[in-house]
Amino acid sequence: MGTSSTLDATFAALADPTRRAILARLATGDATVTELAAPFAMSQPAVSKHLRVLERAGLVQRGRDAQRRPCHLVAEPLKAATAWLAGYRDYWEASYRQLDDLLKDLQP
Amino acid sequence: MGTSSTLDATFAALADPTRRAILARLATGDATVTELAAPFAMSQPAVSKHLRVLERAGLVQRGRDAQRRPCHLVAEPLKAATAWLAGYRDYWEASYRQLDDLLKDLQP
DNA sequence: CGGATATAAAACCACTTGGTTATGGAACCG
DNA sequence: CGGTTCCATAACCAAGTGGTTTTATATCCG
Repeated sequence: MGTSSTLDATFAALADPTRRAILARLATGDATVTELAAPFAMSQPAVSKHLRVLERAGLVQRGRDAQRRPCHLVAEPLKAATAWLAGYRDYWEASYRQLDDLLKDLQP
Repeated sequence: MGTSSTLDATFAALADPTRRAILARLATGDATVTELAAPFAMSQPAVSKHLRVLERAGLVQRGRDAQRRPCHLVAEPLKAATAWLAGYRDYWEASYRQLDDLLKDLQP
């Protein structure tokens, strides 16, 4: 668990606005492929490809409902991504503190 | 600020283990290109390319010290990435709660 | 059965990515 | 000056990405 390639796939999946929008939509509830494709100005196969990327990254699971393949959000891989980022929280907070200190120095 | 393309670049930059390792190294302090390249079994231009990706994502800044170009970590873009992920924290916590509830149901 | 709907798969294209080797340029050192 | 060190750039390559259109497959519905 937590292998480097899992982080690779997770971050790569998140690096596309269409896929992030799909995840946002799925956060409001499961949806079929055509439902997910509707808001986008692209063909259905393009959305299917994005879904395959999300599926390989473990971020969506697909069920069966007659002809439909309802998609379900699996947020768990985002946990590992967040954990990785958390290791840097001190660094961006540090830069804000530095900026704070600088501003305080400039306005005594 | 917080444009979608910023998130794109940040997540894309993080989707490579070499670049994550470079960031981890920079978290311990600034470093030159050759210092950064040393641990990797790849050529110097390859590392330079990774640095350019990190630079375009705003994750590193480069200075000047004679022939050297010291690299400095800029963690601030990670803040936006973390903020985006935070919107899903409830979802993975929910699945853990669901698993918890299931386990409790199975072991009365 | 036959048609419609939902989705996947295939073939193709332009572009990007991650790597290589070879070359070039800037700044130090003797 | 001349050599060396540090780094970037260029040209190239294989593989992946993001999109397309077209075709195939599966399931419902009448």
